[in-house]
Amino acid sequence: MVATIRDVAEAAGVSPSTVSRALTDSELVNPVTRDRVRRAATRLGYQPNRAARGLITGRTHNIGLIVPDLANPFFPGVVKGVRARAHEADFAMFVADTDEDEGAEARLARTLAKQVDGLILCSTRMKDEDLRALSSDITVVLMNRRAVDLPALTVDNVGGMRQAVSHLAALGHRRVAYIAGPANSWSSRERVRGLPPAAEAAGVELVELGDFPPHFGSGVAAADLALAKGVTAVMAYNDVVALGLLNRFSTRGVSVPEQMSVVGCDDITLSAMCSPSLTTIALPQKQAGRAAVDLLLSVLDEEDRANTSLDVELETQLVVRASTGPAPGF
Amino acid sequence: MVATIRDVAEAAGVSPSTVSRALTDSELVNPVTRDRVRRAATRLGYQPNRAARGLITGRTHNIGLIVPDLANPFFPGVVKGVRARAHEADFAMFVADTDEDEGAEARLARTLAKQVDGLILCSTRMKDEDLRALSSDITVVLMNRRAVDLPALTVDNVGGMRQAVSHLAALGHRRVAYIAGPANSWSSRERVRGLPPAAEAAGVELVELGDFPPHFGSGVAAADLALAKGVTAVMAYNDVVALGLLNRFSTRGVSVPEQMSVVGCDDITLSAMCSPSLTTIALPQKQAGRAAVDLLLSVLDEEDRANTSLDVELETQLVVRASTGPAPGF
DNA sequence: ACATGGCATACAAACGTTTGCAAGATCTCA
DNA sequence: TGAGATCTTGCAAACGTTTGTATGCCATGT
Repeated sequence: MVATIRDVAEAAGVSPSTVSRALTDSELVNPVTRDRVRRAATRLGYQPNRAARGLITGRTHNIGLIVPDLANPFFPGVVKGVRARAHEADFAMFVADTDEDEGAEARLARTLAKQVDGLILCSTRMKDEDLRALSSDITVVLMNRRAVDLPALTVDNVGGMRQAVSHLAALGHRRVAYIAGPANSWSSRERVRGLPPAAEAAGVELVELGDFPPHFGSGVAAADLALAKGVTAVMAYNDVVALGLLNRFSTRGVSVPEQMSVVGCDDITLSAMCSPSLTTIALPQKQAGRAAVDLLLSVLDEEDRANTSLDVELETQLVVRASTGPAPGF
Repeated sequence: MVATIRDVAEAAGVSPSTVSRALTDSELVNPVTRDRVRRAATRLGYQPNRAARGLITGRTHNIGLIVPDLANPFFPGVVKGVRARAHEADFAMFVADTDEDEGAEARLARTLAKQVDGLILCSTRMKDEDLRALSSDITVVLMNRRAVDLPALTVDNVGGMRQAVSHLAALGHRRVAYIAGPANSWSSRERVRGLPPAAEAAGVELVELGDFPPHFGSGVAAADLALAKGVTAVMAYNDVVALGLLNRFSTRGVSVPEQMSVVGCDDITLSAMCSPSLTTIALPQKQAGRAAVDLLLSVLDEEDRANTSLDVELETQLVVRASTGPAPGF
């Protein structure tokens, strides 16, 4: 049916092993033979059988990506980045989505582990000990999380928070609410951690509300709490929550940004499209996805392992749009 | 390192072939032996090596899913459905996203074809001849597209259009614009096809605008066209475009639904969250994903092939929200 | 008691690669 | 011209399964 290495060998008048070498180890084979083999291979449309190759090399040339919830628009961005970079490196990508279920996550990781060379866990909620156990079986790279000295790709959450707070301070806001994300989310904890010093430096009083699951409804609910606290600006754990805030403020007749400023986080596509458009801390989703793959690949390449930085942090950038404005009376 | 079938065989005091049969063909092996083998297998944490199995059976137990653009929130819904159902059937899922690039799509399909048992092409833009060629190499199931008698999972676009039009007619709208999607999209063509009879039956005059790429910006641009045409309601190819319409109408001071009604299509999560919330033709994304997997699996199971319906059509349902209201002066 | 048949299991080949080792060919230099 | 070194290639084993065929055993019926 489909051409095997034997067919190519026969067509080129050499042995299968020579074909194998001609197509990979190109140094070990005579240039003229190599070209002959390669021509034969393309003529027959030969493509190595990855299963057979994997069986002997122990590498599948697949990577796995696990994200909490594809319905959160942040993650498709990451998926796109991962896929693109993986494809360039001739890796295929499995993707799984855990519906924010911690147990499902560990099970999925186990299942995928057998079919991939490495796993990228994005915003994983897994416990440290489970991560440790998992990583003893399979190469793991974390995204948006730092734990048990695993290689990790993170973004500068603290810096982002600082930018957002000083932006609000510059607009005259003196009392700001923060809608915290899930307690088992590392990035949520990071953001909460970065906030007090930033607020202090900017002379802003902070009102923390939460935890909330990272959903639209959380924003809707939190909006009322924020209003009750008498703040003039609200920062949300992520854009989806911020959209919930906008929605509820609109319902309650609180005009944004005149009476209330709102800041999100992530810069999902929709943030630029809603009305008013959302000021947000932009995380480079695709770039992060690509970088995570780079990190994973370099870890897999044992040679590089020594001189690879196992901790990459990407910059964040505040994108100012229409949802933030001067504090009332400023 | 990891337990192989040999280890299990040794532990259970049988031959590897008996282990293999005990774990699958359970009928051919003595129940007491079978249990002994299975206990040994679980004790050693044995998991069959899929590459080795695939090498001999010719099946990878993987499926591939190709979608035009994960950034369009419709597709993550589909991905979730596909993944969930595939997982239940012990299949893993590769996913690729083509960034709406027709050429990339064919290449990706080729690449994936070698690693999967079957491919689900969602809303594919590929030409009929390319589809034919591809499907001669690999089992293909289409989603949101019907072509060259390939098994296909579709939704009742025409019925959805009819529901939407009669909803608008009932609200007194007599002149309605339709913002068409990409010309190379089958579902777009279907919707355009279903519209005239529906409009006629409802006594509504139709103004067709398009084609537009399925993006937010298209809606923004189309809003102005629609206003110039003097319609009182606009239907969009999909929700993302409809959100663009809402955005532009808001900018231009056209109030929705008082002065203009808007209907989308897909029912992406965000439709319920924006303001005003969007009336839309709901497509069952997850369910469609699951159904597509079922279809694929039944095609792969040659035994069923004869008595399987190769064409499944799912119902659509109009979800009325805040973006549609009585026509001005009705 | 012996042939017959069915059941349970083992043996071995096969899937399509990669790779260590060895052998043959060619070249270099004295 | 011959010995060694170098380059090129083939052979065969191995990866971890599945599966067709063969074998041994026991029970059954005569």
